Amino acid sequence: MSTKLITIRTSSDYKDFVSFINDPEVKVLNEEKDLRGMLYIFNTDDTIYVPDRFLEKKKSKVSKEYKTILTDVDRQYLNEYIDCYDILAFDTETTGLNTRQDEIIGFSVSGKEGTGLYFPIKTWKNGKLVTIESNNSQMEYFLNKLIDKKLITWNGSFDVRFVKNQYGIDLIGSIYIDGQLLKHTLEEEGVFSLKEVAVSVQSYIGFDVEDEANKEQIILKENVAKNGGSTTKTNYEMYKADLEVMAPYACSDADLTLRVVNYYLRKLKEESLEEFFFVDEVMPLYREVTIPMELRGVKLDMDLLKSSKKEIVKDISSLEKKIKKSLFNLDEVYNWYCARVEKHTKETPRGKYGQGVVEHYKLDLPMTKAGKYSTSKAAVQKLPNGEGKSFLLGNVQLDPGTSFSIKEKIYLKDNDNEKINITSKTQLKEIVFDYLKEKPLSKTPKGSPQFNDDMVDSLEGKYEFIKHLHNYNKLSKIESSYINRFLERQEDGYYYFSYKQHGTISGRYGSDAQQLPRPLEEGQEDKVVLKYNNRIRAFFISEKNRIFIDSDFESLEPNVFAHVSGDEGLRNIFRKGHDFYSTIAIDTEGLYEYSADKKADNYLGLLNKQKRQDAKDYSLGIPYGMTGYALGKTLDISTEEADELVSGYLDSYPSLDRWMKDSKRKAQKEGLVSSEAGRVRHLPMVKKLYNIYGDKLLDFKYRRYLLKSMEQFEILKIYRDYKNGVNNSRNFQIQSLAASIVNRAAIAINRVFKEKGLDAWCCAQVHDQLIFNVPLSLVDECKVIVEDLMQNTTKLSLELRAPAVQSINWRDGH
DNA sequence: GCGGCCAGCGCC
DNA sequence: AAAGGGCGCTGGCCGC
Repeated sequence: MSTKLITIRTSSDYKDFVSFINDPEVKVLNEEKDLRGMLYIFNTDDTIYVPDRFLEKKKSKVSKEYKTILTDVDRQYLNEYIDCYDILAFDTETTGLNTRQDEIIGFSVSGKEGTGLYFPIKTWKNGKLVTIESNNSQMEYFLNKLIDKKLITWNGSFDVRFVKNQYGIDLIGSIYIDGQLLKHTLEEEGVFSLKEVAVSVQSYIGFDVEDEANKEQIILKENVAKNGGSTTKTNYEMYKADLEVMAPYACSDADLTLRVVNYYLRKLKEESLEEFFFVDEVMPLYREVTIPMELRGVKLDMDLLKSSKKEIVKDISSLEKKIKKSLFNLDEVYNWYCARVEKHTKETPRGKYGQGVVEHYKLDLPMTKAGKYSTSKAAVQKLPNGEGKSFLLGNVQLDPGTSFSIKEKIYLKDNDNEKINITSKTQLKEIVFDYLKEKPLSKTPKGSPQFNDDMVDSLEGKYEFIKHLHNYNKLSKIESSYINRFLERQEDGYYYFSYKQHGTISGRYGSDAQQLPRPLEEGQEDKVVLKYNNRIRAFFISEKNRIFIDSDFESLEPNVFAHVSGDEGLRNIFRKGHDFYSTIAIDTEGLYEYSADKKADNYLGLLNKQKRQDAKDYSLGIPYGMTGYALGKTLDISTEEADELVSGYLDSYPSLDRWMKDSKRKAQKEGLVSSEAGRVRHLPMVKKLYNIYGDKLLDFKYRRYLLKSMEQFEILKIYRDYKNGVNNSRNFQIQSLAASIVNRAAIAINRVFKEKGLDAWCCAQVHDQLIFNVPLSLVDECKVIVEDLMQNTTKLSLELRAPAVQSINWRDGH
């Protein structure tokens, strides 16, 4: 069998493709859209990739009745329109993305495909935002009408938070379907912007979205630009568009939302995911947990934040001085610097260098309008004779010493007066690898030598400057990623974390609250690092008369893993209350002289910490597809030794091995796997590639054989797709169920708080940890609720533990 | 100046 | 032959 694979990129490729599929000899067996927006057409012998834009678009005439509401008659019409439909797509237009500081300028609704009404309350006119009084006075009336409707939104958290902040009107509970989340439930990968999703399904929803959206975008941009607005990605001042331009845009967003949602609702039914979406998780989580968390924000300890900033700046600058001093004690570094200066500026009479020459020789030349010295021939010729003049006339070269000092001035001016930027990996890499001739320990995926923590640490004993670089890097990270971020983005002492419910494939949140450094113990890092690292979580504090309840699942992922794998050996570790990683280490390596009982005298975690640590590195890695090679790298042992760990591990837990095989089998046969909570991971490529090549695609001898008919990179691509998909089929089941357990606990707890009328809510989620904001007076009652529902909302074959503790900040509860 | 990409590092 | 999964943020770099 010969296999041919072509990627179609150009129109001539496309012509080839058309003649290919029109060839009567070619049979198109399977035509299905891949998640990356490519169409794969498989023939027994041939595979062709076709970018989506070449697909034939179904063009049909679509009636569009879009209307701008401005008069009394219009408002009456809007009133009746809203009465007419129980389910309405709803979208707001605003002056920006900050739901607290920017303002709503109008909203649009659509109850029926092809129709849409825009209700403007403000519009851009003659260079300023003008209020449309007759509409503005009716805004609350119409928003209140929407409370009883079932709203369909696209990223509705944004719209309803705007409405809540600006009008105090609560539409959160009215969101019936969020299109983004619906799409995510059915297609967990890929794009999530309304336009892009609509384009991806345009052949089903009835009109050429791509074409229209592009035209619309151009008109809108031109209009905004005409009105003096910015249209860059980071500052898109859409509100500066004329009403005639804004209105159809707003209407079409609502219309499009409705169409896309209608399309995906059919898929939801086909895949039997309605319960999961509407009842068990997605929409309840959105309304009851996600949006309220994003709405309320968390109070910051501004005093601590400010004093930390002051202190850390000092510590960083003192480290910086030490590093630079010891760096320039090395001749190699000075050589590097000289070469860098030389390279920085070209010795031309014009431009920066020419200007430098004028300054160096203090030549008396007139200034140009732009504030530069005029180096025109005429002006230069009037100068008294000298080296500078000769150079500017192109007659001589300057001597190297003079040239260098001119270049150095320019270089320093361009580089904040610093010879080296020690936050630049590029510069440090040149010094360490090219001038100090150190060998890199590893390479990046792109193949360049890596200058990371490991590399820094490996040179610590050898160079004075490296000693401080480790701490410098740690402190820089803390300052820029945490202290500065919270200082710059705080609003009245509050920080608003974002929680993207469609942010990950597994159903975890995509959030900026998930990376806050964990407190470290004495000795794990230098004192100065520890000081700041352990302070970050304490920046978040409770309000007056309130307190946090903090509950963290104990080893949630290992517990879920033991449950899902179905291995009684793994499950029993937790049932016995033994230490998970110690048990794995003992079973895998046959370390029977130790115990996994934390209270035993021969507890492994106490007597042989390293073995336990090793198990931490592979106990979940191996089931997720880690091989001996990668494990060897991680543990710094040979591939052979690591291979033994892999087989020792799998031999110890036979059901685990079976579960891994079963998971792969399911992906191969059905092209998808599901978590026990019901979330689906679509893996069509696994099924497809399995049907074509079989599991032997994992065998390098077979892949070598494929070289006869395929290019190396093509084989690599399908191999990676397949291998990655197989790993996903296992990882997903665990990660996703863990996410559902946390999500559902949050829903359940918020519900009980509400039912009991307690003024308490879930204010943050950090992976396996939920943090609740509760009144001080109710802390004991709330603690019982939290702990109970954390542990019991989702029942597994083993008991989950999630002790609830109280704390006045996000750190000290642990 | 913007925006995309890379590398690096923080978390589970 | 290639060699564990899922994220977000920052700074540097580079092309436009």
